[in-house]
Amino acid sequence: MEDTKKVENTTDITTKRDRSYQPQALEKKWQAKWEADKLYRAVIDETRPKHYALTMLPYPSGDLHIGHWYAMVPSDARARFKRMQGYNVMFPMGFDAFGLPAENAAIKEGVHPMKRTRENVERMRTQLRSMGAMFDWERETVSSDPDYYKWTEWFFIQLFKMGLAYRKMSAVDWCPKDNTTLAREQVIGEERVCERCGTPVIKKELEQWFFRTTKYADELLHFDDIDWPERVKTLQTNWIGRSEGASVIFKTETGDPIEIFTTRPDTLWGATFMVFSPEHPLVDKITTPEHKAAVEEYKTQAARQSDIEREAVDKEKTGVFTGAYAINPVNGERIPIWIADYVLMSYGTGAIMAVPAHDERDFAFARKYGLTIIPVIQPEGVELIGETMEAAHEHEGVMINSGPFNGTRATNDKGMKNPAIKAVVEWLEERGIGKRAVNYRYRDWLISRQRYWGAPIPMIYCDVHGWNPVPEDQLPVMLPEDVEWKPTGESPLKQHPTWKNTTCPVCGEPATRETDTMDTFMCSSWYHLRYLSPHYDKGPFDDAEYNYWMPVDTYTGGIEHATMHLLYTRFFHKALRDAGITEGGEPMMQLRNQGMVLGEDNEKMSKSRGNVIAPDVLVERYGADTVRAYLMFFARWDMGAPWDSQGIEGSARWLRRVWTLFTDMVPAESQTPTSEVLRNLRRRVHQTLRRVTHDFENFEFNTIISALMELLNEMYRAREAGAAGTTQWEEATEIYIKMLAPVAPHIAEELWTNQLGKPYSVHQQQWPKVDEAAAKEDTIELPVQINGKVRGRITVAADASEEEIRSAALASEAVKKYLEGKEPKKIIVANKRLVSLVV
RNA sequence: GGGGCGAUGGCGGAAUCGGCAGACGCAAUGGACUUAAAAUCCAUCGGUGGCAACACCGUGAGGGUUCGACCCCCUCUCGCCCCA
Repeated sequence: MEDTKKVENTTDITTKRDRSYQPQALEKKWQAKWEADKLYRAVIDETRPKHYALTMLPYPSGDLHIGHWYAMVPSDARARFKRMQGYNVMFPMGFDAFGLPAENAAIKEGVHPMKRTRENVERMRTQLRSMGAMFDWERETVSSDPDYYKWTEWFFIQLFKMGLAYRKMSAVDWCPKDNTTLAREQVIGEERVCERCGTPVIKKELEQWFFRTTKYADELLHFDDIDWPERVKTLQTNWIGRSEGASVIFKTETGDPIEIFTTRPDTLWGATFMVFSPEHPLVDKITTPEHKAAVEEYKTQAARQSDIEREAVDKEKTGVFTGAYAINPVNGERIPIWIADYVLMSYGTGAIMAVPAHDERDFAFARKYGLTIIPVIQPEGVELIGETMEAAHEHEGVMINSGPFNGTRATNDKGMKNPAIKAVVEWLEERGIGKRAVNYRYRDWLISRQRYWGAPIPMIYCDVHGWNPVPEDQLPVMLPEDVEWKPTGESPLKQHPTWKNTTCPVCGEPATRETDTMDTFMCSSWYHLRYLSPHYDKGPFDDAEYNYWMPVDTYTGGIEHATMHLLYTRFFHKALRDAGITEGGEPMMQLRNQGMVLGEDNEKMSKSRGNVIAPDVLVERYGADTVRAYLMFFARWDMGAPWDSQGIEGSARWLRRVWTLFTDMVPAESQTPTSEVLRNLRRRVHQTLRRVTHDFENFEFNTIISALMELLNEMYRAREAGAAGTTQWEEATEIYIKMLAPVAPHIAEELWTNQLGKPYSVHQQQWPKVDEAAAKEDTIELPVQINGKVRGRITVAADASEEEIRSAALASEAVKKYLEGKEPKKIIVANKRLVSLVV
């Protein structure tokens, strides 16, 4: 029997009659109370399982963008859900405060970057608070604070001590406008422009600090222990670009060794010429006098081009002959050495063996300059002839013209899985001509920036003792405030009259500080560790906090960081693990990426396009809860979508309807509900709870909101049918508010605490459990298909057997009509979903 | 050139395992309430035909597998993103 007894009202609903939903006032009220009560303070509690939810920290540009809200709000809602599930949740927030934009703004407006950053952080902190997120502000960190960058410097020293930081001269990408070097990934597009300002990038030779990220290349390719999107794993894998092959030593006729890397050692006998990068160190030495002028001219024009232009497969191949020859070590053939811009100094060894018969670019080059083409892999059923081939044959076949290997099968497999490659590599190794080798596209991480607004590199140069780290008890190396940060082409710290002067930590004699600062990706590689104990001064973090909270359980943020921040932070963690500072192989166990909110014109939001949506304005108009709900509802979170300023009305309407349902007086002469109504209400409540729980787990935020909207509609109908005041109604309202709490924390708190009169705070309640019996359907309706078209439907008990469903279907009107007395050829009862008949 | 993601009503999207396509919401249209507006409520809302019951078509295009395909396979088109 259903219990239809009305429960007593604990609140005087008549006084609430005229209260309309005024989100702005109640949101401010609850935010203040939560803060006063330290409701979101996350402290170690060994009695509860921990959950470290992390969302990427913003750069303090000075204005919180709708994109920030889009990234953070669902992350916050999920963190709140986890908390209600019984986890001890830490959800911290901070600012990635060093970097070019502050310095550029400072240059433009004459405001000190430190002052500007401080103001921006202040402003954004206020904006972030209006979101009503469960950030634990006591864990806030700002990467430009000395007690943060002290440890950034300290980490640099640890990496230096491990031999992972080193100096080298290299041609770096240089932005002439920002006067700084750029990492490879900060140079954008085919035009090769600066990520920050759009200025075309030029090359410049400088001695700089690098981190040996390549040492971890292989380990970074392993993702077995982490739940990261396939997309990110693929991006990182391609970025690292591991290829197996062989390193082979050719020699010039005069005896200089030339090391080359090839992924196709099985085609060595087809190497009919060599190509050097124009920057290859041997070029000047080997070029014969009669070719000098042409080579010099070619080098000059190549230097003007970008690597990307030079490497494009569809680009017209150019090159010049040096006049020199090399000896192919496998067959003693004398082959010409050319230089061409499609060979890059930055990949492999800067020299290649050219096998025109089996490489597309070599083929184009050979045809253009009339060089010999000798096929060495014969595909089945075709005879390749060098003079008449129309394209390079890059696939499987049988080795020919290859001395001892004629007849060996070459498959399409890469590396040592290919029997031809394996056989040749072993042969090379026996003869000492070459060896198995692995090459990576991945480069070491260039850390140095010739800028002011970054963490100083804590290194000292002494003429006698070279480079040594600043003693750890002297950290941090503080950024001087009185600096001319305006660009001069040199690092601003170098221009400072006294800052760089210090003494050598080894001999105490006068010495010079490193005046470059660190790439800001260094700061963001470890911020998740500083959140553990932002005020700790005996180390970068407190071990007790580390042991409890780490690793990060869920990490959310944009996919644009796939090959930058997300790879750097993995490298960093592995390096620190090897230094005994951290534990485990990975810092972040689960990663999820949100999509992008575009402007209403379907274009990327930007000030210049005038399509920027400001969250502050929306909050003022609709309240934070509505903005939160809409951001979760209006698109698939991982896809993103263009903004629709009319669509938010729907979310506003939903919350107003929630408010009305919970605050309206129940109609005086309401009817007594039937047990059917109450049974149905419970079923819908528990079905919705099951769905919402599932969707929170799986980051499917948009369907959470639609499920809650549907249940609200159902509750209105149930109330109409007299359900209000029953125990079932009581349960429904309680579960509804709990499900609402992570999405719209303010209205949920108000309704929970002040309307339902339940104990504060709703955010400390347990997530309800699904009553499976209540959620179960009594009867199910199945469509009946005849020859693939739905012709009718039958209603059967939910636990009906397949046989019962079959007879019910055969007895139905529709089936009788279509069968016209004949026997069906086939009857399929599909998993209690549908009946399909073939006649 | 390589890799990835995607394409469902006017729009955003839903469809959990191959099983009723279009949930939920926006916009639109008609109506109720109102001096009026806002808010709210009710109804209609993929296309074609039909008074209607209903029939046929319909998830970028073409083909395939299957009793059954938005979903799996093949070919293609377009769009976006990342990389070179």
